Amino acid sequence: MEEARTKARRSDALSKDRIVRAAIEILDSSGESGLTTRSLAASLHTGSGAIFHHVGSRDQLLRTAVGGVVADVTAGIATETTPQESIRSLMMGVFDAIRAHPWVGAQLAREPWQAALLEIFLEIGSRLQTLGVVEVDLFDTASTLLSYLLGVAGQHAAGVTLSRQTDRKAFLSAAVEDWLGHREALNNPLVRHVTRLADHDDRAQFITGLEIILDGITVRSGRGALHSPSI
Amino acid sequence: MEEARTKARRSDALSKDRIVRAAIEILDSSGESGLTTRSLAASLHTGSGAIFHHVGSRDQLLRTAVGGVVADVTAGIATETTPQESIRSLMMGVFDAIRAHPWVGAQLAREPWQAALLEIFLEIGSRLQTLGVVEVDLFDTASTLLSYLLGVAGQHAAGVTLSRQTDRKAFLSAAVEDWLGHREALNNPLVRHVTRLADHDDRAQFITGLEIILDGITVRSGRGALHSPSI
DNA sequence: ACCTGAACACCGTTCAAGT
DNA sequence: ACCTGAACACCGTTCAAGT
Repeated sequence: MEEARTKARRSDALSKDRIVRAAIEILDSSGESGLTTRSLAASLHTGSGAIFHHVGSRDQLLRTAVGGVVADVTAGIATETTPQESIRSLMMGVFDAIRAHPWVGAQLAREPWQAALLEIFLEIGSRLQTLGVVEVDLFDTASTLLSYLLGVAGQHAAGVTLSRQTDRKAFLSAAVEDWLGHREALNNPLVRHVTRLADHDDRAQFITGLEIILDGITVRSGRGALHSPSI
Repeated sequence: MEEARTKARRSDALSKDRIVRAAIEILDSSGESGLTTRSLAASLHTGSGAIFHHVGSRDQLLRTAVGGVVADVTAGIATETTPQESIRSLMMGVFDAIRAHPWVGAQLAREPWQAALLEIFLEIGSRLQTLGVVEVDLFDTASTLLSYLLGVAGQHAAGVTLSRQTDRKAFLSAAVEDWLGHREALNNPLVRHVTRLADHDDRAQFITGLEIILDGITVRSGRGALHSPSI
């Protein structure tokens, strides 16, 4: 008779890791509102209480899931390139992760003090240092990049939520028309571009903003006067 | 006998406006989670169902409240100054409104397509135009500023939520120590500044970031090459 | 030790019933 | 027309009870 020390290790044994993976699957397919204790328990073929036995709360589960996704980004940092390229790849990495998992963007915008984000903050900061930003300005400069990233993250998450509910283009057109109703803004050339909100290239737009900020950083650090007003 | 055409106009008559004002009061004092149908009904001395008779849904109520706060900002735009000053006062106006009402920041980060924000977007865009930004770049440039604003907004809202729950400084110190645990980062000068997260000057930091972006915009528009990479 | 699922304390929203 | 508040369909979380 075989020695029975396998201890009934069923292939579907519950674990924190398995719960997190199942949660990410639901989040990707159904969004954050789709992840409920009950839907998660059902997908794992278990009782709702079992989840709390492995993860403390729904919030902690969400944090763990976000941390995992962001950790994958920081793990793949190429350190051999220039500081600018490092910052670009770091920022783009998080951006692309958010595109793949929009709920990550919403969560990061909501809880920016997450350990994963702190790591990105510090990585960016060290690159800025070798870029020539003086030490006193490091904090505010890195914060600027991170704020921009989080702003875009939240907007992207919102955009996905929006398109999940209604037709995105129709919604935004209606919003613009509503706005035009109580304003004389046909002479505003921006209005003609606003509909681009519906079908523009998110990624290219993100890069443009990133380049603007990087330009601002280099011109200010070169000038050596980060705190004086521009112009 | 007096003619009875006053139609029993009690001073505490319910109206959409009165509901929104009461909601703002609760949001300011107790945060977004403090605003429930029941708490709002109680503060108005009415039944929970009465609110839905006037405002449709909780989300719509929140949107209306945010719209009102932001509208106050756009209403006070000084148009006689330089474009840069206009943009600064616009950005600072929203920032200060968010400081006064942190829940506005959370809501704007969550639903950035709100009519109020679209107005700010267009106002900024027209200022950028007179600043010399070419028409094709207007959209992405205005978006950059708005993304930054929304990122800061979300972070500020999160920070307030955080300090409501636990001691902010202790929490962040613990987060940094936790991070230091699995990293050799004592040679990172940024770490020494990270604790500034706890008690730094939000407003000055926001301004610094704003100036960085404005510098980036001017240098790029002057160079006339907004889409080429920097350096 | 791990899992179950009924029960609890909420939540937004609805709606028959009142005035 | 406006308001009431019980009722409904959820939600996250707990916990006695099972294995």
